[in-house]
Amino acid sequence: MAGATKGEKTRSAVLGSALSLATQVGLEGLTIGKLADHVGMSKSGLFAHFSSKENLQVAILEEGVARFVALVVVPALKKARGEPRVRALVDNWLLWSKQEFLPGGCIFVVAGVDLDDRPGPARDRFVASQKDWLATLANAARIAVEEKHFRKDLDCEQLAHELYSIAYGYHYLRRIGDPMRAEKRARTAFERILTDARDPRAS
Amino acid sequence: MAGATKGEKTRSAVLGSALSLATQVGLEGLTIGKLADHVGMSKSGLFAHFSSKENLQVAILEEGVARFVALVVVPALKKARGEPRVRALVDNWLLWSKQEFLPGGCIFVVAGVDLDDRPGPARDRFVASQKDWLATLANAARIAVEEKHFRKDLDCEQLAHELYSIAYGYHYLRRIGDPMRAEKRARTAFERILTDARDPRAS
DNA sequence: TGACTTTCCGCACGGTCGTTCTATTTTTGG
DNA sequence: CCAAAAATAGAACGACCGTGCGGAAAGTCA
Repeated sequence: MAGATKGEKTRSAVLGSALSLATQVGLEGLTIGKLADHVGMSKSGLFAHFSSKENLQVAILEEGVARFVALVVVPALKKARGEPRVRALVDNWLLWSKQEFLPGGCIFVVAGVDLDDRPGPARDRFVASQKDWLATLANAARIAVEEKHFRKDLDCEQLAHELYSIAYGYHYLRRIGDPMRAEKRARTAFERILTDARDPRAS
Repeated sequence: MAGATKGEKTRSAVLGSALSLATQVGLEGLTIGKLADHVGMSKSGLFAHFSSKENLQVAILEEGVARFVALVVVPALKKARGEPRVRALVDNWLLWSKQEFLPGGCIFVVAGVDLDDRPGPARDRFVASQKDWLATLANAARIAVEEKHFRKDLDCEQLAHELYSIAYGYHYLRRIGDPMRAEKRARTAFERILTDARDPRAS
């Protein structure tokens, strides 16, 4: 942040607000006028930083990825290889959706829906980020197998898919019923998945 | 459909197109002009059927609920009480997202995101529908416990939440990677949940 | 400090949005 | 078949959209 030109600082601040706003109104529902009001700038002054709405959307996704990596992935990499690291990823993930700068919940859940049938760079960026994340999860599981924390015949990608589903379901269920209960149920589900990964079923 | 007045027939046809379109562009992204073009009507002629965009959104959700009940719930109720019925619900659910009239996938996944931070009748209708569906799932599980297909100490609401999450995750994962593989993984996950519901773990 | 560059604002554009009004056409029931 | 009712079309509205342009303001560096 130090040694940054004025424009870079502004752009970064704008992106922070844009990220928050986008979680509430969607990447498509986010308008440049509203965003400009929100940060106290003129529409055209803000626009100049991104040249097009599509670029703004991509930039928002990149901001989201950067924060996700910083808050979820990096701290987990400091944990011991194997199950502890997998658990850290999951725990940080649950924290992630509750960040104050994501008032509408996980940005990727939102992006996934309203970029779904809109091919283009923004959608490409989203898909890439999710593939990355799934790979990260699967890889952490693979390490846990190496470390003999998880059973040898574990399907690591299946595990990643199930964790992913529970987290995405959590995002929806939080808002349908009681958020606390939803989190508890998500944790229970995660626990069951990890238990199953540890030892094979007795059947 | 027989004995219906002209207006009712038109309204119903419009809702069919609206439902399809909404899965692709969202409930918020769906515009009356585009919808009118799509069904070959004038904007104002179509608008007269709903009086407001909000009413249109609610009507779309109701159309979605009606079709979901007809395609997923009703056929399952014809199956034997207990696990067969739970399985039918799950199987029909996976079929649901692939219906040709839902080109953008499950309407409720879409609605959940873009009604999220928009209080009002449409959001209320959505939340109610999802609570209903969760209750239906939990209830089917409860019957399976009665029938001794599932273990006595099963947390039926936890089961409903997990099935729900897997299905919602499936919606996202379908579009990120290979849809066939995603479906296979969803089925595997469902299977594991049902297996766990049947007998307690050996641990 | 002064020249130069970057950043930002005001304004305007063509277009589309949801909505309303007034006609006109079509359907309906006696 | 005719009148009442319902359904649809057309034009217009104010608001807001994304985007471009020209100049004012602020920042940067010698």
